[in-house]
Amino acid sequence: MPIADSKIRVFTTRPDTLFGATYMVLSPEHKLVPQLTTPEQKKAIEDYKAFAAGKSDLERTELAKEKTGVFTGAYALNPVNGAKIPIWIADYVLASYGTGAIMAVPAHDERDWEFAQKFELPIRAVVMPPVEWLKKNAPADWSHLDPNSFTVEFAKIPKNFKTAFTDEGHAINSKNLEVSLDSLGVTEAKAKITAWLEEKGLGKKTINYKLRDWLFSRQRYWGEPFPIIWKKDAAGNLYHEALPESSLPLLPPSLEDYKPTPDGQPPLARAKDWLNLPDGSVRETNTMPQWAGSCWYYLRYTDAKNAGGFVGKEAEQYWMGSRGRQSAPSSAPEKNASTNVGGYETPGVDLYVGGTEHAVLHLLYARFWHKVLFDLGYVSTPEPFFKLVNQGLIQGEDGQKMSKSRGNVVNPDDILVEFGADAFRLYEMFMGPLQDTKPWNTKGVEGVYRFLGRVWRLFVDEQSETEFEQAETNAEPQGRGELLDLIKLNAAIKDVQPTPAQLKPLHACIKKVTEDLEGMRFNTAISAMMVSINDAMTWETKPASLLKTFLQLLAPFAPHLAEELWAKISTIYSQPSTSLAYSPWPKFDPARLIESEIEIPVSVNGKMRDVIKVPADADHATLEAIAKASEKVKAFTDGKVIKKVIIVPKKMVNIVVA
RNA sequence: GCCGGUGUGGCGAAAUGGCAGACGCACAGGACUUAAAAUCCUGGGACCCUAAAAAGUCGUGUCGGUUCGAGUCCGACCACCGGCACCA
Repeated sequence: MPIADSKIRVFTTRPDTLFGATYMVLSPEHKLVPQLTTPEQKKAIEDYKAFAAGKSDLERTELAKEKTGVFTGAYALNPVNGAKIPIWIADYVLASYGTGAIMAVPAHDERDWEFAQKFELPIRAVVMPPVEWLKKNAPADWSHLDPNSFTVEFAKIPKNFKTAFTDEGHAINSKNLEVSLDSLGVTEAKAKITAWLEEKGLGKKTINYKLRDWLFSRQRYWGEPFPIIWKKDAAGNLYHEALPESSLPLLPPSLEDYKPTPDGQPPLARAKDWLNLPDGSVRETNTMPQWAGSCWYYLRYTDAKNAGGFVGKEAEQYWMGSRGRQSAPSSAPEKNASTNVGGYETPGVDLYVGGTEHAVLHLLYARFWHKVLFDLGYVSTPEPFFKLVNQGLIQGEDGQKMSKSRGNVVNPDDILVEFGADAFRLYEMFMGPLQDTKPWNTKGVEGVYRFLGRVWRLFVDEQSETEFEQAETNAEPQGRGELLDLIKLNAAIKDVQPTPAQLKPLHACIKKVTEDLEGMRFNTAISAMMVSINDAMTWETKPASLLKTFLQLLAPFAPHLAEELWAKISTIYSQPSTSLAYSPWPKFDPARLIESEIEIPVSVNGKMRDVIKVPADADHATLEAIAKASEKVKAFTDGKVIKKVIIVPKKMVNIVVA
């Protein structure tokens, strides 16, 4: 029974359980495995390594519930008590995390517990659980025993209990001649054993950083080629080298065929001229995945034509925030202190909108790149994005996440062809709050499409539209665009002063849409516009100025239709109009929104009983008198003692009776 | 397992602690039409009573609390969705 004469380094967050380590596990890829394996175990170990290597990542994680592993035949010594413990390999230990080796404490780690139970390895208790845990996890047939005896049982034979105890408790069975952890809590025990190990030179306190392993290469054509070449040293070993800056940017070769080669090389290997360099070195043929570009395009966009670098200093400082957009007009509204970071207003990209499933990873890596560039001095701020909004996932019509395998994918192209970009865009905004997950419903698109149809009919003369449609059917395709001029403005639209009754709802709508846009409440902004349009349909005379304002509100939601109708309605005026896109956003006049008479609810004991019409500025006494005079209210108050009357002007009256 | 989110009509949803269900979908009835499509009008939470209504009762995942008053605030729980995950 050989005992390993080398040291095996392990990483743990629970050094306090070191006395409970009853075996060790190395990942199958660990480099000490070959030298540790005994001749008798060699075959089994090699078979297992092949088995583990053949598993995909998916199989190793999601599917691999059942623990597997093989004994190396070797033993290690536990530094705290000299115990001889077997060394196994198992794929539940990942080569890429920590040192790729663990000390297994089955009594206090669920994975180790499962493994120890399966392979009948010893289990040693070193942390005492609370009595409630012991009761809950004791074997069912112990119910007649005194729960106080469970403490003794757990300390002796923890394997009888149902599972590992992984929470905090006080240490037991944890002492040697020099150090004792017994009765200490987890935190104290960790500190004490760490100090002892460091003093003895047996271990070291450390911080372990983790960044998810990201496979940064693809065997596809579409992607940026790596500016890396491969060379051979004197012994014939391959090594790689970065291309000099003068050879950048490296462009992909043009290919006739974008498929991988018959012998399994990536597509770039087809471009022999590009691949092989005169000095005998060979280019890397993998390409970078889409992330590679999307992680920094926001920087490139600030200086897209710069041939000398990925972004110029001036442009970077202006757009990404180290200068704080000082050229902005001083009349710009002041932002409150919380939006002022490092002395700059909204530095970098003002707003990042993305769903969590995409943004969690993309945002993580884009920020990582940005921080690397910041540390290297190429960008001037440590963070690229000022504000994040996670928009909700759009599910399939069945309420499930869209996926090809479920067959519930909605293709945007089909929707665009049938309803147009405006309706598609409008529907996505109308579905519900931006941040919420919600199912797609094509019937809903029809709904907003009908709304846009009503907007259209509000503006155009239906007779002329019929003529247009007939002319279009007979016309040559290329001449159809000009026929649009056949469509005349609705005769009810006139260059007249709007009435106060028309202006009030309009200004309410401007207010609502303006505020909802600011808060990204697109769904309620759209419903406010629907209300306005439904109202305007009933007007006999439609003032042109008012309809123009409405188009300005609609433009961010349905830009194509709004711009088209803007041009059409401008024909009512003598001078030609400029594009709607350049017109200033309308302002609402609070004076237009003042009501003289309002309706407020009256309740008795908190239950609504009547609605009364009162002057908007009615005082407490007036409100109380009107409320008490209501016949419907009287039915509930007559013959009862009024204990209290609560009055909130402009809101409600509540009468409390005994 | 850890982190985050969401629960309101048949459906998507709305509602500074103050009239629950705006707006839209679906559905039903009607108008226009030879007919259909499109369009327009009307009606829809449940229960109870009624010829029909009015009035009344209940109702925002469950249980409890605060309040004159709770979808909204507080506490506990349940369910569903998303992200991450043998990370020692």
